Amino acid sequence: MFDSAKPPNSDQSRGAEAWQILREAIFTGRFQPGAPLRFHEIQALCAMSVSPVREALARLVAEGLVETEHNRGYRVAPLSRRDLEDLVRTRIKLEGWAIERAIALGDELWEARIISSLHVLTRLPRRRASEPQLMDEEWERRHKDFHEALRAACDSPTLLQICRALSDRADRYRHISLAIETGPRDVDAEHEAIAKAALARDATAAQRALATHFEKTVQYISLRLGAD
Amino acid sequence: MFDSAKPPNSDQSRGAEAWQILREAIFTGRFQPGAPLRFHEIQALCAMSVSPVREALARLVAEGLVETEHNRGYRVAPLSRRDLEDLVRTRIKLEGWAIERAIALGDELWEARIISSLHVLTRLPRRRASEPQLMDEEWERRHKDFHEALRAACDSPTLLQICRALSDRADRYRHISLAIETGPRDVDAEHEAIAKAALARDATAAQRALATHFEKTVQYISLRLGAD
DNA sequence: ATCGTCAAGATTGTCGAAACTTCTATCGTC
DNA sequence: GACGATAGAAGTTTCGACAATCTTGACGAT
Repeated sequence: MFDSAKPPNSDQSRGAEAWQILREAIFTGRFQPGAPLRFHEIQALCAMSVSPVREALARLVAEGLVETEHNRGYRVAPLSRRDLEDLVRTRIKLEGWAIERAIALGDELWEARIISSLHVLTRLPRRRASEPQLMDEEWERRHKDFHEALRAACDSPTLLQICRALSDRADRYRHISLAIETGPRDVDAEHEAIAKAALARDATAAQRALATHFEKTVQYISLRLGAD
Repeated sequence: MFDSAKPPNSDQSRGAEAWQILREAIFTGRFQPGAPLRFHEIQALCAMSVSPVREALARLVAEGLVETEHNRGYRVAPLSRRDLEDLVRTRIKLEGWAIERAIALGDELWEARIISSLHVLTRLPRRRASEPQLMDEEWERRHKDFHEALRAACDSPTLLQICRALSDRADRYRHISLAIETGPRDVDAEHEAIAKAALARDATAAQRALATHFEKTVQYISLRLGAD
C-alpha cells in the first residue's frame, strides 16, 4: 500500500543535488570566495560519497564559480573589483541586447509577466526580518524572475543562456553589496524605471535604466574589494 | 638517472584527459550529433574507469556540447539549423564587440600577431591530403589562433571567454560545412578582408567582414539540417 | 640561524564492484 | 493478432577502498 517508509530515489541524481547545495552555499557566502573546498567537508554537508561531489564540482568549474588545480583540490572562485567591473560592463551590453529584442518581439503576455513579477517583487522586503545583513530567499527568487521576465521575449536561447550565467555570477556580488549598503538605495524605484521603459517599448531608455541598475552594485561594492 | 621506464602520472588529471578526447571525438564527428554516449565505449576509448569519464561528461554538459537525462545516460548535443542561426547571430554581435574593443586598444604587438597568424594560416590547405572531406587538424589550430588573435587585445576576460565557448560550439558546424561545400569559397580571402579592416582600425568594416565570414557557413549548411 | 631532507599525516584522484534504473524480448491472456 | 506483464539484459549511478600526491613539521647538516 504505502511505501512511505523509504525515501528511496528522488527524481534527480545525487550529483545534481550536490550541485544545488554547493551553489547555494557559495552564493550565500557559507563558503567564502577563495576558500578551499575539501571533500571531507562537502561529503558531510551533502551526505554522499565522493563521486557525485566531484561531478558537481566539475560542473561548477565549467560555470566559473569554482576553480581547480590538479592534485590540489578545488576552491571557491575569488571575487575582485576588476572581475565585477568586467562582469557588469558585459552584462550591460548583453542584457541590453536581450531586452532590446524582447521589446521588439514581446506580446501582451510578455508585458503581463513583467507587471506581475514586478508587483510581487515590490511587496517583499529585500532583507531577512531575522538577519538583516542577509538577503531574503524569496525576494531573491522574485528578483531573478523579474529580470528573467524582462528578457523573456527575446528569441535567442544562446543569448538568454549567457545572460542567466552572468546573472548567477553577479549574484555573489549582490549578496556582498547588501551587507554593505548604508546610503539610501531605492531598488524598487530602479526596477520600476526599467519596467516602465520596457512597457513603453522604449529600448534605449530601458537599456539606460538597466545600466544604471547594474552599476549601482559596483558603486557600493568596489570600495570593499581588492583590485584583482 | 632516467626514470623513463614508467609514464605514471601526467601533469593533468585523467578527467581532463577524458574531456579532451571526448571533445575531439565530438568535434570531428567520431561521435555523431544526437548519438548516445555509452560508458562502456568511452572507457574503452580513453582507457580509464567510470569516475573521470563522468567528470568529463559533466563538464561537457555545462559547456553545452553534451546533454543528459537522469538514469538515461548522456548523448551528444544535436545540431540544428535553428541552433546554428541563433549561434551565428549571437557570435556576430559578441565577436563584433570584441574586435571593436581590440581595435580600440590593440598595440603593434596585436597587429603583428594578426599578421603572423594569418600568414601561417594561408600557407596550409584546409582539407586533409588523405581524406579531403575532413578538416586538417593543424589548419584548424591555426584558424582558431587567427580568430583568437583578432580579439586578443580586447580587455574583457568575460567577453573573450564567451567568444571562445561559442566558437567551440560553431566548430561542429564548421566540420559539417566542409564536407558539404561544393561551390567555390575563398576562405583565405575572407580572412584577409577581416585582418585588413582590423589593421586599418576600421571597426565597422571589420565587423561587417566578420559577419559575412560567419554567415557563409550558415548558407552552406542550412540546407542539410532539419529546422530544429 | 637557515636551509634542505625526510617521514607521517592529510587530501585528492582513480578504480572496480554493488545497487539501482531503464530497456528488450518473451510469454501468457484476451 | 494485440496487449500487457515479466524476467533477464544492458546501462547508469553511487559507494567504499586504495593509490598517488601534497602538506606539515621535525631533524640534521652547513
